[in-house]
Amino acid sequence: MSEAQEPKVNEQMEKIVSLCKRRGFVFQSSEIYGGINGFWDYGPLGAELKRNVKDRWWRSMTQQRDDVVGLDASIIMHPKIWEASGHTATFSDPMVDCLLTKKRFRADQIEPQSGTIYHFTGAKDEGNGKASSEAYSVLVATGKHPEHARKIAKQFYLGRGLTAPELLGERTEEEVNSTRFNPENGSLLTEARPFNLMFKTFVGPVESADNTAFLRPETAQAIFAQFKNVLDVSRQKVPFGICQIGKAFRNEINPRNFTFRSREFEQMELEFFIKPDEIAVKSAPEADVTPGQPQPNWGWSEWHKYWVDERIKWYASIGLDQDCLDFYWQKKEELAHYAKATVDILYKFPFGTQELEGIAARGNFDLTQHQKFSGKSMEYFDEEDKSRYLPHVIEPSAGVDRLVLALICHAYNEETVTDDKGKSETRVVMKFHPRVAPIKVGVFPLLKNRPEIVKKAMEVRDLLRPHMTVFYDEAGAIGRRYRRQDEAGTPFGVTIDFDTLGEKPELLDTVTLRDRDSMQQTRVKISELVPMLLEKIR
RNA sequence: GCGGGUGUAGCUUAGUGGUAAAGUUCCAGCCUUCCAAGCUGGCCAUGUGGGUUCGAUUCCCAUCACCCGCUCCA
Repeated sequence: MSEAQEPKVNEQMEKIVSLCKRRGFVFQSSEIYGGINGFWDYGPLGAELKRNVKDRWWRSMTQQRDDVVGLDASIIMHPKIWEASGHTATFSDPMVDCLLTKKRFRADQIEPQSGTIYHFTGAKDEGNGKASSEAYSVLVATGKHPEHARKIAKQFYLGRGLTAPELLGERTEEEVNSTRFNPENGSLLTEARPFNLMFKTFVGPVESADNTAFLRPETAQAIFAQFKNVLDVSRQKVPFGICQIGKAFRNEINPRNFTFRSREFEQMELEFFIKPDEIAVKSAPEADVTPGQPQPNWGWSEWHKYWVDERIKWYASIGLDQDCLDFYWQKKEELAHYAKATVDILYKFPFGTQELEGIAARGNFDLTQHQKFSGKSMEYFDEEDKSRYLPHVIEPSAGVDRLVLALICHAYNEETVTDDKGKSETRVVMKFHPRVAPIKVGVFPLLKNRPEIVKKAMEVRDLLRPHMTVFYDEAGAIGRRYRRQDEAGTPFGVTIDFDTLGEKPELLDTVTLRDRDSMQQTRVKISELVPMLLEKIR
């Protein structure tokens, strides 16, 4: 991104945030109390949009498949779950800051150093008479020049408001394998402070270490924990999947980019359990390969590719084509310890290309861990292959809120329209795919002071309402009503006029159907409206 | 968490140590035969808490939120 483009990028997001508030897509949480950092609410239109996204995901993931079933687990679970998953350990890393540069490090990742520590008790300033009694130390690695310590210390006191610091109380000390100093410049670090990325709470009215619990930082673990129960009741055979939509919570250090990184967010996750490669590959019958169709004996690599492909198709089905997405195959060294491969699906947001979904091949790490920590067998008995094993897993995991934000950014369009008199103005239009649009159709009587037209318009509204979200509006000029729906992203507008009532007999019981994107109008029979619109929103 | 910036109506902006202004949106009414028309009327604001002051939206301090950069990011 070039510097010249940056203001435009900010401007674009500001316009989007402003529209979100103006039209009721997204509000700041607790706004009347000044807001709360990292939390957002969905207004009327946002709630519909988000619901549509989740409904479509749920339908495509489980309702339209034989091999995936759903789960809706509790947010607070037994704390051992997070010990087994590794979150307790890795979500509470102690962090340290460099006192000079303010750079932050994970305390356990500081490389131990040996050398001479130079301690100072403070500094005074000959120029302006100021002084600092703050103690400070610098570690000079073995073999380095001692003057380096004084240089760093002077910089430190310069940062404390002194202009020409004279160092006080210098003394030295030999040190071996210390992790209290910044390896890059030798500066003293702050004391290690724990960073708890999991929200903590207490189960029951008494606060104690015994009843500490956590709000889940991801939905996936519930699926692994309930793997056996689901298997027992669903009559599924490996390969099969369990999917779930639900809230997760992370106490992010620094929420940013509108709703993109929030502390409370919703995930849509599938854990798809497959045979370990050694079983799948050995039993694969040669002739049983139908291109494009999932095969029970695929190895993890084929299943992983399959799910990447399925997910890309799904994004296209709600209006996010490949040209607005980016794909990133994580490199070996970037992979989480449990993952064999991960593909990120990214969207080109105005503030940068950012992840919407990760599709990970997780091996059998999670089931292994839960088997170990719970003492309960997580093994699956495969009748067909006559073997007992821990299934491996492919995990497509998507963030609902970031996807909704992507849809909003993608939909936002400004167009210059010119009217009959040659006057041009800007039209803001949210071009949501009709499948996710919050409101599917606006119904308008051309004039509200003609009771026959109003009555007919209400009939049309009632005809459409059982099938889709309808917004009825009779206030103001018709053009104004169209534009209002443009900003809401309503793909269709239906207007009832004098011809509907039979002013031209051949047009009796017809209406104008206005297309949001092209602003073109077509004459349609009322009786044809429902099937015609359903075809576009289904 | 650090540094910088910004907080006045739903939105965009004005302004002042002494009654807070406008456009737009929104609501109501009239009018109106297809793309933000017109007329009339109406609602709505100084982020929060302290301090200075006779009096603070204005000055000072703190705090909160948002934006940018760093940091962090399963």
